[in-house]
Amino acid sequence: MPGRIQSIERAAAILRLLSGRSRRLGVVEMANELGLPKGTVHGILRTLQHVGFVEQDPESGKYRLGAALLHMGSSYLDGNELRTRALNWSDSLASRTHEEVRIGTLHDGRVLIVHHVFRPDDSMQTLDVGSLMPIHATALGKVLLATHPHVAEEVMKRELPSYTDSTITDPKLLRRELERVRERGWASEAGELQRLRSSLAAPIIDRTGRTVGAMGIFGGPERLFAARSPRPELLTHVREHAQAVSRELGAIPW
Amino acid sequence: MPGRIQSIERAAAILRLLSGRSRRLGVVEMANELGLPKGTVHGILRTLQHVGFVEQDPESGKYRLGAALLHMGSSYLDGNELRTRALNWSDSLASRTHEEVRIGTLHDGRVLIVHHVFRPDDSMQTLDVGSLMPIHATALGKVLLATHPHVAEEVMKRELPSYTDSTITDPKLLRRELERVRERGWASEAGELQRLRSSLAAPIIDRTGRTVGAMGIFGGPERLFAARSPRPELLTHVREHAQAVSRELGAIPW
DNA sequence: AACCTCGTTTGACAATGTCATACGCGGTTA
DNA sequence: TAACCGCGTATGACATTGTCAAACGAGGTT
Repeated sequence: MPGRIQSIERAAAILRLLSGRSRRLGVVEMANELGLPKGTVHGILRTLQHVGFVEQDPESGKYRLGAALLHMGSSYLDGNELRTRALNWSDSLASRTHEEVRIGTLHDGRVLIVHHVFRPDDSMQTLDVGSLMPIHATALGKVLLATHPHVAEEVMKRELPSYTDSTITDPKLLRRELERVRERGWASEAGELQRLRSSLAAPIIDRTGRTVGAMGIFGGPERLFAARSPRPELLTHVREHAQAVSRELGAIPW
Repeated sequence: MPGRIQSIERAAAILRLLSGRSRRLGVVEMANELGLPKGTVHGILRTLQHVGFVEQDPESGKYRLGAALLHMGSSYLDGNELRTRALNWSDSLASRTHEEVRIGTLHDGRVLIVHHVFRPDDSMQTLDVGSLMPIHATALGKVLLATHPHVAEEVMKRELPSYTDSTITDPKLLRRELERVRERGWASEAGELQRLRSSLAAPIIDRTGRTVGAMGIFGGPERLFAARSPRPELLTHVREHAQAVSRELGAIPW
């Protein structure tokens, strides 16, 4: 795959930087971080500002992401087939299980949430469509890792961050866990990301047989588990709903 | 303001194009639309794909927006002060009025929705954070236009699209309406976007005195209006909540 | 089997972005 | 008050870089 366009790659790097840090960043700050002359960074920022991808704080002169990105992000969602097909089924799953539902897809070694349904009759939750969840500490992530072994190996090359004392941080243990996920066709997690939260998930498969996402429920371990293993009726709901979405995507009914 | 970087502007134009059309687009299609050689467009797309801003459909070879944009969009929201400060107040407004709440800001001559709270106990609505609403057919938009006269003139240069037979399409009438909005400090709309929907909105002001957004409720005209004018208690709630957000943003309490 | 159309590659050319240097401003220090 | 940072911004010469016409090759259609 031959040459990429340098200035666009740099612009993307700047946007990624701004997206990572939540606070506003200055020109020199970014220039140092990226190892570029500040003049260059400034020129790129000027252009990005003109197209609405970044905004400049009039007082401090520092930069942050721009509103155009929000609209593009939502346009992405509109065109995302996985999410579109899953809309009805995720509502159904939420009301059947009385739990919060999320649909995630693999992005950059993490789980990108493309849809999120609140737990019924439980408002005051914050929607986290667009956020990235850790891949080795969520059931969604385990499903995705189990079906993408090369990504799994890539992820395990880096240190696996620990979130609670239940988080799987040993690659050997994780590999074994993923093996189990592959065998059973579903994944679970209890308190591995937050002590009092857990999740169950199953794969969503498209017409080519590839796992393009995962669908799962989130809730307190006392509700999702019984005697250390997932409650069978919840598991069935999750698996059947994920299958339903897969069927909508054209997967061969299995 | 001197030179912008051509390739980045072109990349942005491509993304905007993809964001506008919901279906996938091909290289030649975009090249024609933008008046560029297809080789050039392809090179930009290759780079955008590499950074995750576009994805290519493996079967058709056509392009669509990429997942990275979704995450950046949500990062924008995290850093958006207007939205952050408004979170609690919009929940409060929704439960007080029992109506759907939206917060919007000016973007590109339209209203960009940065926050959206469903009508309490009424699920199955689709969240439209990130979507763009027409500016002259919503109360949110009227508030923003009334406080940004130059934008109003810009918008009125183009034909004002009609959505129902109540939509204000005559610039003269719209100017008079905006005058009223300025005087009263709030805006209303009944059936101007959809026949059986209406909205009330008030401005959100920051520490510099600029109107940085608008907050409003949406609901059936029979609930929001009585005898052709907005129900006073709803109006009061909207105005007071918008003021509360303004105060959080550091506006001088008035 | 000839012929589209589309996505992709190529390579020479010069337009274009790069980057060191300089500028001007605000804040801080001596 | 004046010297001095540090910042965001402007400038301009240079050669790196992106551009674009033309050609390629794979699908599909005629």
